[in-house]
Amino acid sequence: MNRNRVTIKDVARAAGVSRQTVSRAINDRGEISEETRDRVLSIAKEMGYRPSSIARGLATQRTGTLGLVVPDVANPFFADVAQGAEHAAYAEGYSVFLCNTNEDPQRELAVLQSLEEKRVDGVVLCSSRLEENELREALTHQTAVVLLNRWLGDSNVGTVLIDDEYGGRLATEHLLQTGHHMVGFLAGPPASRSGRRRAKGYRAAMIRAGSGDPEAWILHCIPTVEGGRIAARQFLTAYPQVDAFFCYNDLVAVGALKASLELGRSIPDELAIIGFDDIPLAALVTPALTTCHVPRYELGRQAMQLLLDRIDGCTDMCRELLVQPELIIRDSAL
Amino acid sequence: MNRNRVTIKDVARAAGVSRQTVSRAINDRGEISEETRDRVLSIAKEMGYRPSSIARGLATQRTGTLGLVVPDVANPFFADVAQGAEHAAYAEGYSVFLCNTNEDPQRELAVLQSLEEKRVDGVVLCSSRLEENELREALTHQTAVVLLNRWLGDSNVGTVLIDDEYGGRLATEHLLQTGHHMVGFLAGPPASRSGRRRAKGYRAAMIRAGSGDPEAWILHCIPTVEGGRIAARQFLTAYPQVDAFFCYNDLVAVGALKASLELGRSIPDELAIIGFDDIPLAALVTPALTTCHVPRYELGRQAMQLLLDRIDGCTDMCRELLVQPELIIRDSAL
DNA sequence: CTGTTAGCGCATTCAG
DNA sequence: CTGAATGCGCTAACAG
Repeated sequence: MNRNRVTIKDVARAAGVSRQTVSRAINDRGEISEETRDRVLSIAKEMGYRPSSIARGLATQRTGTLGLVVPDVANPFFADVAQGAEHAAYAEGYSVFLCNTNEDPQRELAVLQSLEEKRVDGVVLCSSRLEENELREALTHQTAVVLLNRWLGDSNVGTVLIDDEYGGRLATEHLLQTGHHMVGFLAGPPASRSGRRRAKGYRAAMIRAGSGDPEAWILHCIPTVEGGRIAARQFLTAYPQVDAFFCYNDLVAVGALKASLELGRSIPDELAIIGFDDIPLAALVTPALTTCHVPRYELGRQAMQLLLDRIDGCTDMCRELLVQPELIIRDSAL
Repeated sequence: MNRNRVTIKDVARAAGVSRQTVSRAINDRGEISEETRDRVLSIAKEMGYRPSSIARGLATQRTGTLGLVVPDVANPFFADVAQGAEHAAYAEGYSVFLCNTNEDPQRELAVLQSLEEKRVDGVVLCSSRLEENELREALTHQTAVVLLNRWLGDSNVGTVLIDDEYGGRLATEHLLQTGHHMVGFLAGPPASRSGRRRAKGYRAAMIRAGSGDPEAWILHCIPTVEGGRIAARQFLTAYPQVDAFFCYNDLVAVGALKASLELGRSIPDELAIIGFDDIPLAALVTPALTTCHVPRYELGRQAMQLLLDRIDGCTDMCRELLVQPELIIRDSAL
């Protein structure tokens, strides 16, 4: 392998035309007779000619490449996001650089700079760990940017967010409407923005249903199975009359499930439980978890689509997108 | 954002030196006084200069980019592989284009061609679906290639394979050594190369242990939970005396688990089961699955490392790598 | 419709 | 140690 690359010049010589004519043939933009185009094309094919996109990029100032920055592709959440983003990009003829940050802000900065040097036409940045002004600074030189799961004030960037508030409302209302009255919220870490947004939806639903003061029924916890177990146990002891839990995420919900069963509550009859995310585990536990499904592939697809729209000039209208979770009813809440 | 890019020329002018001197400063290759270098560098930084890797690529004929072709990033197997590959590449200063083929050979061809046009310095190709000669043809123009999970005769490509035969032997021997005599092999699809290699290891272990003719105890099946369930049920009916199953993969093993429990066999006491792959589900079922762990991250890392070695010229020695599975003992076989 | 001229931004000669 | 000329492979703008 690795013979000398055949260039546009070689093709031009072989076809007895100018380089420009070859260029016109491969880019197929009128301005050329059908006849010569076909002839040039067939010769090019025969010679195994592969137009160099880097030379083209240098000449046109557009590379046809995009950056996708995620904390960790091995995390199923971002793997699905990446999948959606990649599909959307590929459909428009773009290729994407996949970059892991490993949650490291320094590396995120490095990756962003490398993407700049590669002259990508745009970047989708997932869950940035950078501080507000650092992030703003890092993005100023970027051509086009869409932020996923992160909000940045005024900056002229696109944004795609999960509609956590809607999800919180959806789950809570469902519990309320299926005959539950005292719905506790196992809220995850206080620092979590999405947790706070979910709490907002929870509150709205509770107040609207007139179910008393919801504040007392919000209990923060570590967002793991064990954290959920501990919190639920605590909650059930403090308020034995609780008849439903809305949980920060599926891990917490599985923990709550465990605790409830340990304390002899039957699910979903005596106690209903709803999670958030719809991770694979949710369908596998017994009873299977009712949860708010977050459409991850869709999230990636929409973010990339938004980026492409913005690259194509529509930077004003297309600014912000909210992707809505969907309630998946399984066995832990009917 | 998106002001006019500052070029090497701008920096040169601002620093009152030639472009060449700037080039020497940023590439830091002796030939320049420490003083001017530092001065140029600081000016460059101040101006927010980002050397264009595409211009550099055009000049040097090396792009510092690599291709990673996988069927599907959302599949946890390839997500882990991608993670390993990306880390290895990043550690050497390379960036990687992530390409999904969706198991579609046509798209695989398209992706490979696009990578050529991008002048990547090399490609790691996972689980190619292309036919032998098509694949060979598609790779002839590629600069450097490592095949993962696919073998291609003479072609001058690197190869990383899972040592399936070793895994088959490992699992079978473990069953034999822990007091089981009649080990059935739920073999997956006859067309699977890895299945055939695992069967080879199984046979070797069985014959060496003098456990009768193993051929009759190899039963092919669809590689799903349901496929495993059906096959195991069939096997248990035909040979009630079977006391262990080695399974093509974890899905089949979970199916076998189900069937065995349905037929009233206690696991692992009356019947031991070993799977292959160590997918996340394996640890979650009850009883938890004993299985051959395939080091996916490591697979990706090694493949990328091999590619980098080959790019750096070592195309003779570094040719082929076998990555070994590891037995993870959980509850379905002790 | 086709060819010519002139860069894109950088690195690689070679002189000084 | 520094600078000037040249080319990487392609496209844009203009002529013909």
